[in-house]
Order: sequence, then structure tokens, then C-alpha cells
Amino acid sequence: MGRPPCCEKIGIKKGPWTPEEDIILVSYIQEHGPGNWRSVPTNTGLPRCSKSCRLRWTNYLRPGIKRGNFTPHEEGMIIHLQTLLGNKWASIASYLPQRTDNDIKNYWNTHLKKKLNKSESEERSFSENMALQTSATRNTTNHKSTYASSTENISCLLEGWMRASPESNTVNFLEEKLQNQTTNLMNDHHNQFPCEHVQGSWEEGHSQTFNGDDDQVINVHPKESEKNVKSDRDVQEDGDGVDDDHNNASPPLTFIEKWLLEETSTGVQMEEMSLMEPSNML
DNA sequence: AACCCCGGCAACCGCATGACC
DNA sequence: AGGTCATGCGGTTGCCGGGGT
Repeated sequence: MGRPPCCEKIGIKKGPWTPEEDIILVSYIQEHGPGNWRSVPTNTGLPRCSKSCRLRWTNYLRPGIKRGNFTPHEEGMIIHLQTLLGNKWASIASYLPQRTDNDIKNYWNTHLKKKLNKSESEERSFSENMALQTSATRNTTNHKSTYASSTENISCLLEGWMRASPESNTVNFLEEKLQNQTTNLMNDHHNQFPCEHVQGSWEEGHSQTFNGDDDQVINVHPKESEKNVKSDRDVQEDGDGVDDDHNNASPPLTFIEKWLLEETSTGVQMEEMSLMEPSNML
């Protein structure tokens, strides 16, 4: 009955990963691809449990991860998304493909939460909140990264693989993602309320659409948004599941989706410019 | 110089969900 | 159909380094 156990508790190493362990894990995943974590400790000889291997990979070794130095744009996105989604770090991370949920969670707990708490008494409206972000992000512009150099070394090992990675264009990624998400939303909703007009009923029932007023309160149905983002994450991780037929349709974007797309477009342009700087080419 | 405190981050733990047998 | 386990996620903890005294 059931699957065999994931890993024996005996002889499982805990604590920080060594560069050697990282290299073993990366080499194995480069060869076999991520997934089937249960077999990773066995096949690599790593004294780690499958859970630890997966976590190490997704939070630290996975190619395409940007670490430290959150940009003002990213900070703003996190603040907005946290307001909308709550502590759904995985959902928030799905909007920031270069960041991990753990990284975002840590950044929120160590930086943003404090800043927001500090200013909470002063800040009451949404527009005031926007002003807060500006000041908050200004403070982090000079933040120095403290990540271990070993990580960068591991990243170098992955350089070739990263080039082959299809997720190099964040804007395209988000556009695709938002289209898929919206389509899924419409489909979900249509399944629930097949007799309603999809667009109108969704927006009336689940979210207040953006009307250009900064003071507009934005409500996204928490369950729906969570389910939506989660399902999308699953699609990402599975590497398939994108229905091409659905991509042909162009349903209207909700406020947050429009906002994210606009923010990402401008943000990515800024980030790409900064990446051209020699200091970032290392 | 030594000690203490605090902030930041990596990793672990526990729970929920879904897949497998 | 139901039990067992893998996987994913959010919360929490422990360690390490830097700053202050």
C-alpha cells in the first residue's frame, strides 16, 4: 500500500550545505533534471533527505534565481501582492520568476514588514502607501548583498544551462502567465456559473476593477486568487499544462494583472539597463 | 580587545494536499 | 475506497556576521 518511504531518518545530515554537496546536487539535476526528489539522495549518495535536496535546489541552486538587492520595482510588487494575497509567498513568488518564495518571505519579514509597521500610523490610504514604498525603496538602493560567494561559484557552473533556459524574458513570461491565469480564471468561473457572461460576472462578483483612481480599493477574492495562482504554479513546475487553445483567446486583464504587466515592463527595462553595468556583469 | 546584542538569511519543521498503490 | 507517502507551502528557528558598548 502507498509509496515507499521518502528517506530514512537515520544518517540524514542537517544544517548548511557545503559547496561539495551543492556541486553533487547540481551535477545530478543537470543530468537528470529536477523532480523525483525521493531518488536524489540515493542516486547521489548525498546524506540529505529528499525534502532538503528539493529545498536547496529551489531556493538556492536553481538557475535563473536572482539573489539579494531587491529592486524598488520588486519591492513595490511584493508590497502590493502581499496586500492583495496575504502571506502567500509562493503565489507572490510566481509573479517574480527570478525570486524564490523563501527569499521573498525573508525579505518581507526582515525589511518590508518593519518599514510598513513603522509607517503604519502615518499611512492610512492607498496613495499614502504608494508614497511609503518610494521612501522605503530609496532606503534599500544601497543595500549590500551578503550572500556567500560559494553560491556565485555554483551559479557559474550553471551558466551554460541558464543560457538554454527559456525563462530569460521576464516580460514575455509574465504576459504568458497572466494570459494563462486569466483564461483559467474565466474557465473556472464559467464552470461555476455557466449561464453568466464571463467577463462581467467575474469582475462584479470577485474583484473591483481598476478605474484609474489610486484610492480605489482593490478586492480580489482570496480563494479564487489563491487557487488561480497555485494552479499556475503547478503548470510552471510541471513544465507543461499550457493549453495552446486557451492562449489564442485574449480575455481582459484584471487590475492587478494589468498593473503587474505595466510594472514589470518598466521594471524589467530598468533592471536590464542596470544589468548592462560592468559591475553586474561579473 | 572582548563581549553582547541584533539583524539577516538559510534551513528545518509541521501541516495540507494530492498522487500512488 | 482507503491508507500511505511525496511534494509543496508557510511559519519558525538557529547560526553567523556586523555593530555597539
